[in-house]
Amino acid sequence: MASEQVGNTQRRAEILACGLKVLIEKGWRGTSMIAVAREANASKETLYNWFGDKAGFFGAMIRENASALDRALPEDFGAMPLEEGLRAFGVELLWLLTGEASVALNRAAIAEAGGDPALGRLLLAEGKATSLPKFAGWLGRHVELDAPMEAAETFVVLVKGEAQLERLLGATEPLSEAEITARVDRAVRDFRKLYA
Amino acid sequence: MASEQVGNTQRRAEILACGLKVLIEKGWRGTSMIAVAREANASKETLYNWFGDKAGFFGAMIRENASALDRALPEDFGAMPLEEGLRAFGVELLWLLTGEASVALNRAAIAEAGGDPALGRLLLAEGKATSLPKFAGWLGRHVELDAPMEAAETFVVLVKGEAQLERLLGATEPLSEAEITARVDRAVRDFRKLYA
DNA sequence: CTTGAACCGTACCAAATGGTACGGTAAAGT
DNA sequence: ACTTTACCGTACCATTTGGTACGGTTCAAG
Repeated sequence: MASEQVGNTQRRAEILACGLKVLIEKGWRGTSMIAVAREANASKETLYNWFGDKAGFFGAMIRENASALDRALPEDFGAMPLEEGLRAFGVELLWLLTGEASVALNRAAIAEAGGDPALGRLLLAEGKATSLPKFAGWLGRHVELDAPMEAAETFVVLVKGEAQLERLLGATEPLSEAEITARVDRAVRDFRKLYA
Repeated sequence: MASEQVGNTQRRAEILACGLKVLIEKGWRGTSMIAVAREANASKETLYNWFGDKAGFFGAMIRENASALDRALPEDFGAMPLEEGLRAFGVELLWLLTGEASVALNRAAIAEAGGDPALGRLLLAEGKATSLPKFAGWLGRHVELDAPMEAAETFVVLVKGEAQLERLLGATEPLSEAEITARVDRAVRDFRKLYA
């Protein structure tokens, strides 16, 4: 039932990438297993053999894209001063969360939330698993805080604003660079005011 | 195509309520027109005659539940002092946004966001259409603000935090009263610090 | 060269869905 | 009493989906 560890790890990643592509293009409803198989020049049977299930396939996609924020953070993030670090983290976060991939994955998880809450939990957990504690830790080294995680969440929330929800609802287009920096600037300003 | 103004407005509301009930219980995927019809002791044909379409039916449900926040606000809200008003608004907002009905409607709109963005836009627009400007106006009368709407959104975001998204993803249960007041307390404190 | 595993493509199945058509009935209007 | 309107329930249709089965092909191991 669980993940069949298949030798060809590259092919596996390729298929998952194709899955994400289909998911972005046709939405969760339009993402049938056959559509994924066609996109990847694979067979349905292989998909089922490798991932067991449509939910399993989706879970694999989530895991594959989980560490995206972590990967996006600049190498020297840990050494950045407060203002610069906040900006860097905020920009990457907002860029990621309002991007096509994240939006598509979140939509899918939400669409399926009625049946299998595990997927939503997985997305949420894997999404912030490494990056958020890292950010909170970094934050704790720059500001005196009782509850670094709480402060970190406040910053995240200030950065996101309603932008993520609006994207999920399909009410807005992906953010421009200008919009992103504008939002982040405001969030950084507010955050510094809160934790001065 | 559009809304057939049918005489029996009460029956209409009843059917929409049944639709919401099914939506809450079985999720958007499980909400087939036939399921709604059975729940309401109505016929599929009537549903299609009145609402034209599954999307049309869903749009009607959104409109029916749009003014919920407005209705929930206490009558004397406009006259409340700052602290009390913030608390009252925050509690009602959070209570509503993490409640079963709002979560189910938002899930449905998000699930369908790939195909018909109009529904997501509708939900977003109708949701804050009256309550948010009202709140922003009230806010402007209590604090000196350059951009009342911006401040209002900041408060909303501080209140919601990640709670709404976590609910949408099915990762958390509905909030307890204690959790709600805790979140609101924090949001009020932060907000006052920002706009002191 | 032989063997066997992995995998592609197609065909297939049962179940469910959106949407339409129709017969029957109850009530309201005339 | 007659007609018309509104509506319920059922049957129906085409399409799609998740999931399975199978024959044919590639390719590496022995």
